[in-house]
Amino acid sequence: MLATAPIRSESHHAVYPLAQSTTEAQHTAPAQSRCSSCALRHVCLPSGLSAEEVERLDSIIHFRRHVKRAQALYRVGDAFESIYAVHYGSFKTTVLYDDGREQITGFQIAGELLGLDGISAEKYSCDAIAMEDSELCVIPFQHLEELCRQHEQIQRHFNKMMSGEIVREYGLILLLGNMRAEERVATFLLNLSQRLEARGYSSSEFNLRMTREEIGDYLGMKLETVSRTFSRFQEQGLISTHQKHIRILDKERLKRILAR
Amino acid sequence: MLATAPIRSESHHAVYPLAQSTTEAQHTAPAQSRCSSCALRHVCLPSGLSAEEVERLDSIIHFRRHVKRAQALYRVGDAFESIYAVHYGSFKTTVLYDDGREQITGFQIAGELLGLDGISAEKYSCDAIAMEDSELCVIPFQHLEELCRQHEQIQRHFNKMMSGEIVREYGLILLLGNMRAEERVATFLLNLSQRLEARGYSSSEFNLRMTREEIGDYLGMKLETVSRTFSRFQEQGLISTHQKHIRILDKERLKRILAR
DNA sequence: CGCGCCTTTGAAGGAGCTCAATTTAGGTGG
DNA sequence: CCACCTAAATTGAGCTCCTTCAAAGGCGCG
Repeated sequence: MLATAPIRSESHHAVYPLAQSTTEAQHTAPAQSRCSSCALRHVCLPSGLSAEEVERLDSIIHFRRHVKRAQALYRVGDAFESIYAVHYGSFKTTVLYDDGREQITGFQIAGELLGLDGISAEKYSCDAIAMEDSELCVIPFQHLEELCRQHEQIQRHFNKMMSGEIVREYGLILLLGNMRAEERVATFLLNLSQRLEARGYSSSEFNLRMTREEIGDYLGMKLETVSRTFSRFQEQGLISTHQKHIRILDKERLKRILAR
Repeated sequence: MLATAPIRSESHHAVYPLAQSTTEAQHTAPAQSRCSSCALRHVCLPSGLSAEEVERLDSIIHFRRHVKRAQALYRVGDAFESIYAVHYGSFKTTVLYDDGREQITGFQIAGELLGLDGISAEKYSCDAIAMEDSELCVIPFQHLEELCRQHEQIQRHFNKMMSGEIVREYGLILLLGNMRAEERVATFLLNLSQRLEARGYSSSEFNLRMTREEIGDYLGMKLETVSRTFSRFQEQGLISTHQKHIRILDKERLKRILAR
């Protein structure tokens, strides 16, 4: 059984569980549910839109697409037609540098968008790979553009999401250009914690989807350095780790690593 | 006299000249010329639009804004109302990290856009600082959105520019996360060279607007390392430098530094 | 149970940083 | 026009943080 997001806010947040996977091929199927009743509507594309506007959005989202763990949703150069919203599961987006060096530009979890990079050249400019069996809502871009022309609020909202992606990247650029290893890892943990919390999961205890190597490929450091940094945080009582299981023990002190 | 862009393509390209500056305050004035007759129209917002569409674009651009060297076009937190196109001059966009560390997220020259980061929160999320006395076309965002609702091609084009910014940042993320010093500097020089060439300037000889420190703040390295890398390239006969004057002597070998 | 993948940890090495001194260029005012 | 001043650039020497290389242990899965 695949995990679905427990978006409800309760005093006892659910722990973001471990990823699981099966081995069938990916496929596309009619969307069974709608944005208006989706648990993710407050963190996903519909957030901030009126009931009527969400209705309109619903009207252009006809399909869901399954992607199995380690398979690509799209690859560099694939023709751009749709953007995607993660319904459940998680992805990484990567750009490759000459030899084998891989830079991960982002990890996307439920409620987050994929594919905005494809608009400019009408081809995707990175690879989007599922980190676990996942499902996405398919948003045909032509239809979305049409909708934006008709609905000022949807247009405004979509522009904000695009711009938000630019600003998010500023944060990564700042991290890669200026932070030392401990700052990078602390930033990563706090950011993930905050995003999980917004989705109704515990902010202090969760399971990572990605390996140490993938964290390193995102943060611009080697997997050994990631592992050493986790160990050092653990010695200092900031976190406790058990493979992919992370518990944040002292969030304030973790934040102070940045504020120095 | 301030430099204007010699956009014409000739066999002898003009050398991107040194920056000059006066010391009066910045101000805004009615736009004297229009996109349709602007030398930059093929590299700026209007590129790829029909004559009629450029006409429409013109109809919402009423003002130019002057910004003196070292002054801010906008700062983090300023209310967002407009995006800007550089008419002449050049800018840097910077984000600050706690203490004094500064990360430059981009250098913008004539024909390039500024302010897209402000859409998401309706506040600018970086500082935009003039590197020389500059002038910008003011594009009121509400009007642009309206135009996008009426003109499919303009909408599509603007979406492409936003997405293009996302892709451009991927490039910087890749550079910061994976490249060594020599690769970073070579990438920087080749990129600038290519952008100047697209504007009708020489691709092999130009004057930098920025100090070694600013280059370092952009490339995630210290000014001394930038300087040393320039010196090494010079010893190897790849470039020649004289303060801010750069001549690229062997572009192919410079490219090969990346392709390793 | 054994194999592969992931993670952890150690030891040595190196790329880039820090600190410091010197040179150069451009701007200012006598 | 020249002396002076300041900002920018260059270069050297030593150090540091992260990488590289290597080995061993843990966990999940067939």
